Amino acid sequence: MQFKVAAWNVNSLNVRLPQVLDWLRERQPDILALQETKLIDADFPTLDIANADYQAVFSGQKTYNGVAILSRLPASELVTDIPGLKDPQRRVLGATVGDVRVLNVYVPNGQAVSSDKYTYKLAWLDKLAAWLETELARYPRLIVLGDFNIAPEDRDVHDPVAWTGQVLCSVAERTAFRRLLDLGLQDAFRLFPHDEKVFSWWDYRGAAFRRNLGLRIDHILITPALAAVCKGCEVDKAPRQLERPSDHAPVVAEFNRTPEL
DNA sequence: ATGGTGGCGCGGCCA
Repeated sequence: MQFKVAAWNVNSLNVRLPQVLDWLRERQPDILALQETKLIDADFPTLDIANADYQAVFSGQKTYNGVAILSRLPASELVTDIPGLKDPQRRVLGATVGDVRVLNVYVPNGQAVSSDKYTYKLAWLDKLAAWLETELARYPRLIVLGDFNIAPEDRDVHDPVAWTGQVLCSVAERTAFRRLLDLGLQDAFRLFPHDEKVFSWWDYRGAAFRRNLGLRIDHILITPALAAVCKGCEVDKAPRQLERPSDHAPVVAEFNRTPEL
């Protein structure tokens, strides 16, 4: 018996709902964390999700951002803000599902190095790290997943030379990402061998997906207790090949189910 | 090529 957890930036749940419902039916994840739902909570398609046999919790806003957690089991202990961070942008959702703690994050994009948004991104990551420290102390089975908008290493970039120092790849962003790992998390994807040039995001422009000009910026970070039972972590490129796709593909991690304590 | 594509929503922002 295994359980399966996934993260997918859908770039508008309104547009992508049919793809999400198809994907739930085909892949049967136990937990799916969505980013960029771009929906106010009153418009969340709770009924469609329920008809697919999933529960949904969400924190959304009009036009931008928005996160949700779809799960087989009910979610409790919801948190919709990083403690101490006053932010109208709906970018985090914490929930307890079964015997795991889930933190769904949509890290700010940062736009360009030295922009105001880049400064906001680094400050946001700083607050996230402080929050993770307290969550890690509380929950030995913690999953932090979502769109981190950071390619952690050169091997996560299709053209590392061209991207050197650019937003999503800058030293300060990579240092911030490394700091999250150093708190006691592991990148599930890197627990396993993979082909070269596996990415999770491809620009809509310039036929980037067809040419595999992408970045790996969507991640599933897990505590040692979960790493010990993690059986695999992959990017599912199939939804990116559909008509009218998100610019991101889902990242999926599978775990052996351990006896509940 | 200071571009390109897509979502939101109808001009311009954001990614």
